[in-house]
Amino acid sequence: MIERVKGTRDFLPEDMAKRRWVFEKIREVFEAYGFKEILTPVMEYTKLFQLRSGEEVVKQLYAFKDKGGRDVSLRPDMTSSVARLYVNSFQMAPKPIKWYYIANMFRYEEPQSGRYREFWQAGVELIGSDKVEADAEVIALFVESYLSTGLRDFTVNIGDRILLDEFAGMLGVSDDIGLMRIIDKRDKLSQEEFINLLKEFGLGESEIEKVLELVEIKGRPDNVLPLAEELFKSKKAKEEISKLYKLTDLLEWYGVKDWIRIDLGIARGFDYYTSIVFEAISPNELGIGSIGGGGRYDNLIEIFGGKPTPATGFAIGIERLLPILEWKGLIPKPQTGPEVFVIPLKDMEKVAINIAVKLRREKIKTDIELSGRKLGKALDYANRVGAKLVIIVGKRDVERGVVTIRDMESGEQYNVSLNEIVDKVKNLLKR
RNA sequence: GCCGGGGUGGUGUAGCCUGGUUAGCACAGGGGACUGUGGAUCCCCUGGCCCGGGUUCAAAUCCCGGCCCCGGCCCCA
Repeated sequence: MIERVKGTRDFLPEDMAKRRWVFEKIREVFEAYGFKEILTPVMEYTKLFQLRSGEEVVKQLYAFKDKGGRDVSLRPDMTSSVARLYVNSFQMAPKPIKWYYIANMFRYEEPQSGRYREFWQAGVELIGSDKVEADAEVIALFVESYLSTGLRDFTVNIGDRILLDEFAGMLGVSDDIGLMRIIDKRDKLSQEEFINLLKEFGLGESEIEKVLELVEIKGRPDNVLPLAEELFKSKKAKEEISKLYKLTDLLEWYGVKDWIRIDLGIARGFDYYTSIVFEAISPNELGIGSIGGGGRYDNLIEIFGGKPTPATGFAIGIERLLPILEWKGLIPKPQTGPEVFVIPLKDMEKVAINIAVKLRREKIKTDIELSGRKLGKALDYANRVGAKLVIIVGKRDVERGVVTIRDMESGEQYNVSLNEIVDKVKNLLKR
């Protein structure tokens, strides 16, 4: 037997109904915020992604040679393709450019809970503004996207790469990424383990003190931004902190400040982020961490051969969000069965088809008995697949100009004349 | 990439440790009892040991490799 390719999944009708529900909620908000949908090819030249050297995703590329000998890779995220598209054709377009996408991504990793080799992201990119107003717009949309799915129990935690760099500088640490990795782990460790790790990294007493101070800068903006002002002395850091003040002020006016937390320990894995970074967390017992993330990447477009252009964006991981929504019971149970099931009895096939077509033209989900089951079995089947109504088309009725409509839930039956079927069905379906 | 645990009809499982009946059961699916009324009963049928190699008189069972699934590390969505 041929198995599925590792880390990929088949989506069945019920899965698709749930996924579509979530995508539609998110899409509506993206559109309301004035973002326009794009889609780029699922593969790019491998060297496009390799421009982001040093990043983990480059090691995880789903890469291969095509028949023409081209080195190509399936996209590990959308940002590279969007930046390429921008550099190719949109450098002269009016700014900012606001694009969104809902698409599948591929990373060659070992699958585990909440992680697949093919996964889907819904995300946005806002290109051409370095203003904190752009960050606010994007982060507000990020929050609103989750809210649109009915999720309330989550936070969007905001960090800042510039402050982390400044911090590493303050400590005289050259391996700032190494330091960030350790800082990133602090929640999984005890205070003691965390300190030991920092010692192993080569920090002295006073530096460790500072790190502990930094990781305390975590909570509601109003509470923790003053702490950041105390910790950081440099002009560059002060400027960045005032940006964070402005950002949270704007987010209050967007009406989403309740979900915002500052957490200066956030690094995020992508090296292309340059200043404000953020991720969404929703507490759960499913072992799912971040349910989405993003940030500002002001030099990626230049790396891809464009004029230096600031940009910011985020991606929501559907494989992370969906289980949480299901776990919280926020996804409406999809209706998988037909609304109406038409059963023709002996010699009544043509009349039945005629009825089914009329209902289908009204966009009523209608199935018709196709395998010649007898009435008893056909009703059995209708019941199994969850049909709401059954229309029995029998000679005896039709000769009197009627059919029998049976409500499968209540068991009630109605004799309905042939030209009133559509109305009666709509009525019974409460449409 | 590394480390654990797994893989028996469509689904859920028994059998595996300790090799030896025709691989058992339940549900689902198809047909019939039943030529116009289901969620009930009875009967019949379809259909399986992930793939390949090895050990053996004999492999679902033991060994090796591959594929896939579940979970952890790393990393991330």
